[in-house]
Amino acid sequence: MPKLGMEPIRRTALVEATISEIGQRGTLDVTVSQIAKRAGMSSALAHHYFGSKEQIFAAAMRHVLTLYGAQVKGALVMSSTPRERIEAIIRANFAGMSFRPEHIAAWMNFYVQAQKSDEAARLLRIYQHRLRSNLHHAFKQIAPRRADMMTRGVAAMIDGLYIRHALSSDEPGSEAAVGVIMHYIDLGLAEARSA
Amino acid sequence: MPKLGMEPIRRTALVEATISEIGQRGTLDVTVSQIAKRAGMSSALAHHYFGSKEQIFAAAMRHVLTLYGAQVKGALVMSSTPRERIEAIIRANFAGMSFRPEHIAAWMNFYVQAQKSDEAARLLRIYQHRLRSNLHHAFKQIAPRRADMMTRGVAAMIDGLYIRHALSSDEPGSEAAVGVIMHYIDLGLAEARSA
Amino acid sequence: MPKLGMEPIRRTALVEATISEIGQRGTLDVTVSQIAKRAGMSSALAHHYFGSKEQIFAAAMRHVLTLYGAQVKGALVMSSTPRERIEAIIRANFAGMSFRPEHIAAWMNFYVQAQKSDEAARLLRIYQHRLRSNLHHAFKQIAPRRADMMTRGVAAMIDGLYIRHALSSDEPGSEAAVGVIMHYIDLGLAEARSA
Amino acid sequence: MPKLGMEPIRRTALVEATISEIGQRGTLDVTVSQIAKRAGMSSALAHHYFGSKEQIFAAAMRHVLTLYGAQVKGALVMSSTPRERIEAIIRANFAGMSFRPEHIAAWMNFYVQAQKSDEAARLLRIYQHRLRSNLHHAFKQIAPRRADMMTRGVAAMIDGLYIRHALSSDEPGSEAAVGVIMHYIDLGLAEARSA
DNA sequence: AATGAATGAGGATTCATTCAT
DNA sequence: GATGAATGAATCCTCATTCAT
Repeated sequence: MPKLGMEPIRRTALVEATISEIGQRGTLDVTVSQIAKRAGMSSALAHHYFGSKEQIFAAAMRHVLTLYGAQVKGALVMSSTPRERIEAIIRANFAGMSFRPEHIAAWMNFYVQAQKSDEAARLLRIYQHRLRSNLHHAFKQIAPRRADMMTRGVAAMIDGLYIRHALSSDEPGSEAAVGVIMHYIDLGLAEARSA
Repeated sequence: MPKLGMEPIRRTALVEATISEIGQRGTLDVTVSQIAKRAGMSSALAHHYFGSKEQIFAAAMRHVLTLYGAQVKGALVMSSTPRERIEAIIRANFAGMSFRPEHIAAWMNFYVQAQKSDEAARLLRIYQHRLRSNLHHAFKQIAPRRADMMTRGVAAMIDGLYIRHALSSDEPGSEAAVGVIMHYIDLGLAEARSA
Repeated sequence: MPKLGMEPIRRTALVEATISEIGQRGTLDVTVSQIAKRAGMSSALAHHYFGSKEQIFAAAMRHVLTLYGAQVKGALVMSSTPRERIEAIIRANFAGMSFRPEHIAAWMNFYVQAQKSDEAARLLRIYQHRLRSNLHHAFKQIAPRRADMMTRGVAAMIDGLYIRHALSSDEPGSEAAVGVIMHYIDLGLAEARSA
Repeated sequence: MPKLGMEPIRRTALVEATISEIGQRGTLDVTVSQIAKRAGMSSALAHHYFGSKEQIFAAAMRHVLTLYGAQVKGALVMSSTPRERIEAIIRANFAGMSFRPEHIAAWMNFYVQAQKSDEAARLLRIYQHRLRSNLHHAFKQIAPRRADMMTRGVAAMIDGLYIRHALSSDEPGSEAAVGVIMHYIDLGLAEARSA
């Protein structure tokens, strides 16, 4: 009997290598060979397991989104009030794995790839929909008249700060980002209460 | 008899072709030949004038930023109060050339390229600095204690909304984007007044 | 307890899979994996039994020739006069397995392979020699002066009609092919009698 | 001004190199690099002019068919009676360029390729139709009742002898091939006269 | 006996870039 | 000033083949 069960190991290794490689180089202009080498195998094997470069990328993107989703889900468990839920969502975006430079870079590149690849666009839409849906649900409860607007504003702010972080090293860190957004949210909530 | 003064004409044509091509294809994966063809010349000539593909891209990026800067400047001329100035800056981002699909796509791709190219990163920093500086100056006058925070928040929101627009066709248009941001700003200004 | 006597079973399966695969795809551009898959085993096993792709092909070719030879032999049993023997040989070419599309395609490809592979060339020469020898022997008895010429002509006609059949679906079938050749033969025999 | 007019030269060189290379190697398994090298240029240039390997092959096939057609046409000019026309067609198949080993090998491979490539199949059909049509027209005049049968028989014999020639060096040459076919034809004509 | 795992050696194709005219 | 011509260096992908189990 041959060596067995390598497939999941190899696939995982390739996915992680893809993210690292994109993160380190700062481009989607990464070759299958580079990825495979980093994952400790030949490029032929990478093709054997994924079929094509595009599918390797898709898997990597799915992986990033899965991690992100898990992080959000985890954060939501701990929160009870709507405001806490909103904060949890925001913190999930700026904490842990998702905020590591490699992930940010990979993320940004996926953003761009979404302009070409249908699969990438689909995955991105899922992420956006989930984010908006979560935020909107919470805002509906505590700032009903501005729920749409605040949802849009917060989502945009998250993306904007996330991206800024990728570009300038002098950008304030995670805490500051959360602070800016929470300030905005609290202004919105105050308005709702006073209305 | 050699044609005189072809250089600026050719350079301009190439720069505009670059933006159009990136916009239409939705990638930086654009070949020099494609650009040159769209600009009505041979790829050899493109190299003759710019030396390398990277320099063509840099010039295109400079062009986009110049247009953007002009638009902001123009908008500022008409505004007198700090709030008007802030609104002018925001509207400049979501109006005219800068908000045309091609420019958005080109812009996003430049964003990504900034992770590799020093020149691109430099140009992007200039844009960001100018934007922040303008905003900050205005906020300092009408919401001094929150100036930093509001600047960061507004800048992020602009970028976030801008990018979202590039990805989903169902994203609300220019007016809605301005509305979301202005709502945020007015919340901030109200807070400043009440403090 | 190892399975005993698997070797002949596997070899046969591979040989038949080879013919089917070539026939279906219409090329010798068939991979070992495709063949092995169709034969219900791994490509590694195929190599284990045959050593190399070329040897798989050679075995397949031998198989086709063996079948063909058997068919001719069978047909000859029933014939007594020289003319009957000639007709039997011809009918054997256009009947049964040998005239099934897969076999025709495989055959044609072997023909081509004979230009590269010594083994293939050798096998093809055997086929040709046997065919000619059979025909010549019969013609010698009933059209002695034209035996060489008729042998050559009939052999060529067989090959030509066989190949034509592979290429155009509107080509008349087996019966018509035999009819054309027999007409030629009868003309030749008539000439011999009248001389 | 650049060097001009290389395109036709390069295209011709590539087409001829393709035929030679296929002829020499005896396969369609010829790489673009091999062809390009033989034609004295880089493989990149070959792609520049033809776009793809398949198009190089198609051009080569067209070339072979064109030469063949020219040869037939030339031969027909000299012939007045139907029998002369038939002989001219046959001789054209076994004379000159068309009967050179390289051309035969290339031809055979195209035959096989016709099983996959639509373009190849189309070209081959054209050849076959032309050949049959020419023969049939002539037979109609001098052996009307057997025109169909003789056309089929002669066409098959031509192909068969042609191919045989490619495979065995001891195969009799051009003259003998023509002799075999003409014998068949004369038998048919005699039958027609006596009927 | 049998196979999943693994890879080296290509092969088609693309492209930025250079050059001769 | 301008361009067709030309290529070297990649890049993705395939496949026969080998190996460890």
